[in-house]
Amino acid sequence: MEKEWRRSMPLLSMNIVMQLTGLTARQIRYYEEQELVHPARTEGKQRMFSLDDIDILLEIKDLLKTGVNIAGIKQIFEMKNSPITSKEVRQVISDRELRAIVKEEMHLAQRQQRASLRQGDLSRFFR
DNA sequence: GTTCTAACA
DNA sequence: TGTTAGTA
Repeated sequence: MEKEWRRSMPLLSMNIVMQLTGLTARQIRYYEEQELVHPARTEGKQRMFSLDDIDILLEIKDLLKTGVNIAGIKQIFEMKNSPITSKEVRQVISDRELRAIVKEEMHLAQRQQRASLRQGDLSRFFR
């Protein structure tokens, strides 16, 4: 569209992002290391985040709160832009619904007392 | 003074 | 994940 480039425009400093997300600098850098976010860099190597990065970081924070670990979050993000589910499924499953599915999956796994999202296993979604 | 990388009581 | 060290 026309607002696309605005959302991907890198102009937020580490300091701002920390306050906006409530995450520590350590966490934000770690998530970048895990390739969950990809902030741009200034000539002085300083990170410059975009609005899209903020959304992702908030999403990460929310999922962590739910009990999903980094491995699980990675898989969730992967299926969000998976070449297979991108066309049909992605349009039908909203972020809110996805979270509901994850939540339900956790409850189910908890009841069955077996490996779950807590271990980052989202294989059930790909069958 | 702040952010960055790398490393570890 | 916290925190510290040495830089830029």
